[in-house]
Amino acid sequence: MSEEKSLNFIEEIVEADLASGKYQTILTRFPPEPNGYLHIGHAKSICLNFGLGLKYGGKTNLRFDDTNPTKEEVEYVDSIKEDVQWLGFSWANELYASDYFEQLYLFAVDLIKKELAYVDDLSAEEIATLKGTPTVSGMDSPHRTRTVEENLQLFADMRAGKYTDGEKVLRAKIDMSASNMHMRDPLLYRIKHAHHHRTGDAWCIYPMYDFAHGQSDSIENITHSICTLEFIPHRELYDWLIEKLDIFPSKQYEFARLNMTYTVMSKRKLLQLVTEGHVQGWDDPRMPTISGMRRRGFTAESIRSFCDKIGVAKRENMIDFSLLEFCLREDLNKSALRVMGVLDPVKLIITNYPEGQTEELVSENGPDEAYGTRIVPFSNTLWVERDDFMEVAAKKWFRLAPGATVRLKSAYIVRCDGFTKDADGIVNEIHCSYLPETKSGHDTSGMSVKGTIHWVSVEHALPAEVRLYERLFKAENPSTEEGDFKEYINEDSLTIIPNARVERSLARATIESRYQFLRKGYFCLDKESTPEKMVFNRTVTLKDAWSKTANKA
RNA sequence: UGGGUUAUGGUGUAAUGGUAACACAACAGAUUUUGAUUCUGUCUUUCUAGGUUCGAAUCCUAGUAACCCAACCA
Repeated sequence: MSEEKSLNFIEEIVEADLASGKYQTILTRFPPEPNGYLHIGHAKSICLNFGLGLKYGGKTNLRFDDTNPTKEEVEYVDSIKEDVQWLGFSWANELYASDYFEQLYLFAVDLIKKELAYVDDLSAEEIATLKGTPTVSGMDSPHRTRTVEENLQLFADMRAGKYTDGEKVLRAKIDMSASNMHMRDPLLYRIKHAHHHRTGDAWCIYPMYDFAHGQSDSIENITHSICTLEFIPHRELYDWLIEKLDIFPSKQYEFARLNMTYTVMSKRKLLQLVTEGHVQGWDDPRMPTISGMRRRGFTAESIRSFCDKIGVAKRENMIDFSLLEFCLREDLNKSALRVMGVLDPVKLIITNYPEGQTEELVSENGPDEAYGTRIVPFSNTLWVERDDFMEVAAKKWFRLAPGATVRLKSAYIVRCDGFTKDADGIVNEIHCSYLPETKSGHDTSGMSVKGTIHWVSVEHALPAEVRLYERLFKAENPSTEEGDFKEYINEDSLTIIPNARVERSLARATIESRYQFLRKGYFCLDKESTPEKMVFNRTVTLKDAWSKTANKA
């Protein structure tokens, strides 16, 4: 009955650990540093970590890895919490690495007492030099042999603020000739006289990632600590510290981070796009951030479905943006309300329809009957899409052109009799005659036409601003192209249509609602929308078979 | 020229010594009052070379390629 879906390699590990009795229950964690907004790559990690907790009856913590006060802000903490919740996940505990600063300090003291850590006076440059290179062994620092007592005093003095930034560091005493560079006496603590967003000025020494992350995992009894591939070299140190400290043995597992075509995924690059004004903010609808995608109209369900489909493995990958669009359309098709909106309006006049007459026509709201119907007003003067008309019909053209017949969605079949142009030669009126016996739902004509187009009544339509988006970059992988990634920014990624016309039912549109503007795509209200001026974002277009046909001709 | 990780269609992901499959993409066709949706079909795959085996994507050997590691970032 239930379809067997194969497990990813992490689920296999979890199932084995559960089956062997190694753990009765699992505990995972999502550990962002609050130094930026979450993006679709984080969504993969969130779905993995929280998904594991859900699937195996375990729990998942949200832990902020806030050990670098100069880069972190509460603004980011707040946005991260909002994004995780919006994605549909609940954490067992909201935790901060900074909550463990005192405990971490005691761990460090423990290492010193075990002669496994020492205070070094060397400068950053000197330490780097003595570290050697991957092919050349490193050399011991002259301070490596300090006594336990001396180290204890010096470390206490570091904490007490007796030294300036960079004057001293605490290092693990491991092996300066290790083939793994991370084992060449890695830094554990550095001095930073900086204000921390949570601990304020209580501390002037801060633990490094390697001395905070694994220890925090251990303190929380995290069973499976899942991170991305670039942390593989850290695992040896992760295990070493846990072993020497003799604390709960959390285990680290690594998977390949998400890469996607036509965008960038590093916080550094995203931050640059924001600060240099290439986009309007972290939640710009073109950004691959969760907040940007949310504003653009993505549903949480579509993002979860995407994360499920891309799988989890250790191989470098580059996912087609089209898979994300597929997941989006798949979800929106099921749930979006159907409405009519004309993006680039041109007048269509029905010459044989009584001037001033209005009919209330019935149109379906959604993909199935459960969505019900609504009334759309019809009259002799309509707005239709400019690109639904051709002065001379192309091959296989099913829409308006002189002599051609089309159905007006939920209304009548009309025949195009002619058109007029303004002084600049732009078509400004399309003249048609309607066939009264073809009224939608009451069609007795037996006629069938190939094309159906959307419309709104000029008298009844509402004006709206519509924003159309295209991919942010012109290159599939801007990060690996020649030169700077910003050279590949698509300058035409935003098109603003100031004066589109939408059907009047949209006056009741809410920010949560998702709409399909018939034949034009999925849309949602933007946060900048006001009752005086509606603003819609196009989330994604509909698949468009005609444009392919047209391009081939 | 050190260490680590990974190689399966155009892109992802499965197959855990026994018929290489699923999804996306692409391409055809059917249905359609959205050129949407839905439905049907087509296309294309095990990095290379040896070996073990009745049988290899999977095991062995040797290559090759890509990515990661020398931040007082995470």
